[in-house]
Amino acid sequence: MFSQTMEYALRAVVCLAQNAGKPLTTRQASVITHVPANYLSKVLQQLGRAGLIAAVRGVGGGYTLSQPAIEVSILQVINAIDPLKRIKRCPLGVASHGKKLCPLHHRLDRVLADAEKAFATTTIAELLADPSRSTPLCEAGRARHR
Amino acid sequence: MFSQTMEYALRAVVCLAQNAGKPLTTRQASVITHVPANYLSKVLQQLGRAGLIAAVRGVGGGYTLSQPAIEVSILQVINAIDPLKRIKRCPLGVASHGKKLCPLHHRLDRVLADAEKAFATTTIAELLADPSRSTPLCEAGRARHR
DNA sequence: CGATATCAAGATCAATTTGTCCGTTTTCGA
DNA sequence: TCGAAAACGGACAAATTGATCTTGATATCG
Repeated sequence: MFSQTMEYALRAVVCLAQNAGKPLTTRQASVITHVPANYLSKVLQQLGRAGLIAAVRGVGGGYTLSQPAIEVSILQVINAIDPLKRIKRCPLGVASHGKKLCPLHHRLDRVLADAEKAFATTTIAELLADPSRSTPLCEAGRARHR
Repeated sequence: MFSQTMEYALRAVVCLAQNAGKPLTTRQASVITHVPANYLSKVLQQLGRAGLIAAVRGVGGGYTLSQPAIEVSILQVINAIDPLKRIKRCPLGVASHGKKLCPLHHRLDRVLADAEKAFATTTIAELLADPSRSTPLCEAGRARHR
């Protein structure tokens, strides 16, 4: 239902949010998120072009979130990669309906609308802070202390 | 978010439900649903193997729903084609979490769960009966009287 | 400056999805 | 019994997505 690339993008953003401050290398992020490094590179580039993350080149470089995690919603990440496209008009050519979707597509779109809303109202910061669960990205235990 | 094939399958099932009683030819269904005939043929075969529709071969044959429309949910159609797969465990290899998903995947799965529920509780019959909208499959006006 | 680390971008490849074609089988009706 | 109408099935083509590789551009540090 959700694309692989989108799953990767979300992992990457969460991963960057966890390490706010210091930039993370593509390779480092790859290890943490279990995403193939070369492909992750492409995903990060997409996120960069969308303005969600910023790249720093050269030694000591890497990627960082370009906004604080509390200002980034899951939906923004999704839309940067693989925009959730609502059903705005009848998918069959017969555009004799104006705005009104037929019952089938109306219901499909309502599911999309609900998903969109859920994603729009969840920030990356919330994921990190959720006390009822363990750390995102499914690492071994709780957050590692250093 | 939903696959093309699934969209086609739903159109096809709705279309068969509208013509309950007489079997519909692949070609007839193709015209009504605006789905490429040859591809629709494959989709109908899948639905047939899943037991949702029944085929009658030979002259005067075609496809019919194998159950009354009120007993068929959207979810059944979806699952016959492209099963909505919930996130049951951490998609990263690190299976150190038992049941508990990390916050990210927990939220993704909740969206899936909501969608699943919405689909499970909507029957094809409901789509045909919805009084607030026009006929499914977006034909010109209201239901054609004959 | 020069060596190294890092992102950027293009080409390429593999897998999946979508779509087409065509021959075979089944069934009906004349 | 024959021919047409229909589903069935396999093979193939095209498009999209997922993934890899190579090369170039750019920044940092000594």
